[in-house]
Order: sequence, then structure tokens, then C-alpha cells
Amino acid sequence: MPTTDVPARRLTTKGEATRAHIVRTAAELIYVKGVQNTSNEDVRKAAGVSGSQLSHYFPDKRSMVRAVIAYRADALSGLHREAPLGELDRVAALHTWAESYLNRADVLAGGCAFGSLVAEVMKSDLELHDDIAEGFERWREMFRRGLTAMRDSGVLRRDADPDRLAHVFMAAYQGGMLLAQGARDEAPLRDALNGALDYLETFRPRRGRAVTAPSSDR
Amino acid sequence: MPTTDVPARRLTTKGEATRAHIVRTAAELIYVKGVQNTSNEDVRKAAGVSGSQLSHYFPDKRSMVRAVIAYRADALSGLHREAPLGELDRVAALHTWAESYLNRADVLAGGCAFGSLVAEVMKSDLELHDDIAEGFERWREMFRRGLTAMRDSGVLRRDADPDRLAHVFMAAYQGGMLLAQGARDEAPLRDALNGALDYLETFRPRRGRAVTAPSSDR
DNA sequence: AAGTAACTGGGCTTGTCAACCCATAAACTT
DNA sequence: AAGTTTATGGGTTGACAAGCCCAGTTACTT
Repeated sequence: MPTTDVPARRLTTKGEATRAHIVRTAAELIYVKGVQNTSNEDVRKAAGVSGSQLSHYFPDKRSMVRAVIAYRADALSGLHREAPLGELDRVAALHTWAESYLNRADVLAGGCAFGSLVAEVMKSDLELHDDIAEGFERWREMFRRGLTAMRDSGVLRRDADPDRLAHVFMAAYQGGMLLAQGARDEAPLRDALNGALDYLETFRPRRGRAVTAPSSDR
Repeated sequence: MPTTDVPARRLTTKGEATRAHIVRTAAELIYVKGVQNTSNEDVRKAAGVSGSQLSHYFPDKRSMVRAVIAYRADALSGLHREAPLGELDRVAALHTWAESYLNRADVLAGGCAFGSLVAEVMKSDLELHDDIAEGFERWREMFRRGLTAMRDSGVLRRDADPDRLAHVFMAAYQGGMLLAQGARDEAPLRDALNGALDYLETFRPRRGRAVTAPSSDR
């Protein structure tokens, strides 16, 4: 069986659209009810497609979950984000980024769309681990790039470590999301994100010292 | 049926021991395989008890999961901890606390025993939410108490907010655990915890200023 | 000695759900 | 016109697991 091994099955524009529609629907359902509580039949009904369409684009459930993981990772990394905060290369952009997650009802109910998904799935299906690791890695790269740019432009001191700081922000977000979801209160998320932002401030160049850039950042 | 409504079914010492044994076994299995992937039969076999024993102590699966949640929350809050770090009322104690989670293989595989459990269960079973919230609250109280003690003893400045800082530490831990589990690398956890500890240092009283206590803390 | 709790080891029903197969038809590409 | 992709709508199978019932035995307590 050579066809099953080759995933390079080309899809037409229409097929791509249907597939994307199924993924979006599945992602929404899974975000609300969890993976284990979302059957293929649920997705099929919500998406308004036939059963054979599901098995056409996703031969088994794992492949669908994989697609949802990739979809959520894209969203986290800002790939198909509507808001214009593409690059986190200024401190103000990180503030905007953090604030974009506050005052949102869905956060209290479902936590992080990516984090809650992978947390549920990580133990039950080891074969999804690579997809999960890659999703985190892509997300981390977004922070790393922005923080490196801040350091190189003189907004942050030379001793600011983009790798360490990226982990600080990622953990503050994911942990804050989990705590907010668990307590049904956004205070943990707010405090964690503000803590990370305050911590970042400690890496600002000290005033009076000569710095390369005049730092017009907020 | 009056008996089912009254949960005050007294257990003998032996019964308590068996129940605890089942809970510990279930907690271990669930930590490795997740809730959905751990059947009652699995627990039964691993614990070496009969099927009726399970239904005797836990009429349904939810009650068993509830017991495991409480068990893991106890562990997180240091209730049945072997190591002597009962009170986190010194900065050094927080360092010890953080280090106790590093260099551990189980963390890379399973993440936080409490966090990964509640993350999996939170969406599938809404009735467990109160148990989860209470577990987080007990854990938070541990940090709050220690940080308040630090502030009151002059180890931290007056403007150090124990509530905010508690959330910072909790989020750093939970987020770091999730990231470490996802990346199979403890670096995210280490960076997140060290970030929180560094951030705490910024709340030390500045040298040269008069402080109430001489601050013999590390 | 009575009563109750702790325990064994089955079996049975019911439901859910993933995976699979079928016949058929419209739409698009070349 | 031929071939492929996209689609419909059902049916079936097999596995697994939760909840439940039953017929007993052992051990502790009072």
C-alpha cells in the first residue's frame, strides 16, 4: 500500500476549504468539551458534512487531532492573527500581547486553546508528542526573535537572555491560563503576566549609562 | 435512600488503609497514563484488590478521581511531604522548593502531578471544578503565608504583594512544568522558576536603607 | 453470638465510539 | 469524454469500559 504511506495527497482549493472548515469546527468543539468528549460524530454534525468526508480528510481521529494541534499552534504563534501585533520586538508590543488575553470570558472557561489541548492529549497519545513539541518550539521562536531584537536595539541590556526570558513569558502565560481556568478568575493570569513584564523591566539599561540606542520604547 | 446521601460512612483503620492504597495506586497510574486512559480495571489490577472493593470505596469513577485530586493537592501543598520544607517563609526555602523539582525524570514524562490531572479533567467533568479550585486555593495559601511572613519579617519590602507574588510562583511552576513536559526538556521549568526567584529578589529592601529586621536570609 | 464492615471473583447490560465498507452522485480538471 | 476529487448517507463491526447485581467468605467489634 503505497498511497497510505505518502501524505502528499494534493487537495484542490475546494477540498482545502472543506478541510479547513472541519479543522476549525473540531478546534472549537475540542476547546469547549475536550478531546475525549468530542466524538467524530459531534464534529461531523457541527461541521455539517457527511461521515465519509471526515474519513476522507482524516483517516483516523489522531490525524484530526494533529491538525487541530497545528491549527492552535499557528494561532498561538500569531500566524493567522487578525490583530496587528505581528512582531513582539518592543516592550510595548509585549504589553499589548499580554493585555489581549485579559478580560476574555473564554479564557476563564477553557484556558489556553493550545495548552489545554496538549495537556489533555500528551499522556494518552505519545505519537502526538512531536507535533506538540514543534508547536511549543514555534511559539518560543516568536518570543526569542522579539526579545533578541529588543536586546540588539538596546531596549534591553546585553545580559538579557532571550532564551531564558522567552521561557519566563511562556510559562507565565501557560501557568496563568491554567490557574485562571481552575479558579475561574483572571487574577492569576493577570498577576503572572504583569510579573513577567515587571521582570523584563529589570533588564532595561540603567539611566545615565551610555547605551547604543536612545530607547524610544515605552 | 438515606444512606447514599449521607457520606459520613465511617471506615475502620483497615478500611482507611485500603482506601488510601487504592487512591495512591490510582494516582500513580493516572499520572503516567492520564485519567481517560486508566480504567477501573487497571486500578483494580494494579492495586491487587477485587472489583467490589473499588465500588465499595468509590461508587463511581468520578469519586475516585476526586480522591486522587485531593491526594495530589495535598502533595502539592506539602501536606504529606517527606522533605523538611514545611514553611516557605524564607527566600532560601523557596529556592529549595524550586530545586526540588529539577533533575527529575518523572517531571519530563508527566509534568505536574496535580496540574496535568486537572487540566485533563477540567473540561470533561464540570462537577470536579470545585475540587480543583479548592486544590489550587490550598496551594496558593501555602505561598501566600510564606510570602507574607517574608514581608512582615522585613526580608521583603512592604510593597511586595504576597497575593501577586504567589500567582507568579504558581504560574511559573505550572507553566514551566507543562512546557518541560511538552519539550521533554527541563530548561523551561528551570528558567521559569529562576525567573520567579530573580523577580522576588527585586523586592528585597535596598541596602543602606533602614529596615526593621537585619535580614539574615540568604 | 450478633452484626457490621471488609473482601473475593465473577457475570451481565448498556452505551459509546472508532474504524471500516458500501453504493451513489455531483463537480472539477485535462 | 475520461478520470479524479469532492461529496452524500447510510450500515456494520469490534472493542472497551462503566455501572450494576450476585453469591459468597473473612475479620473485626461490641
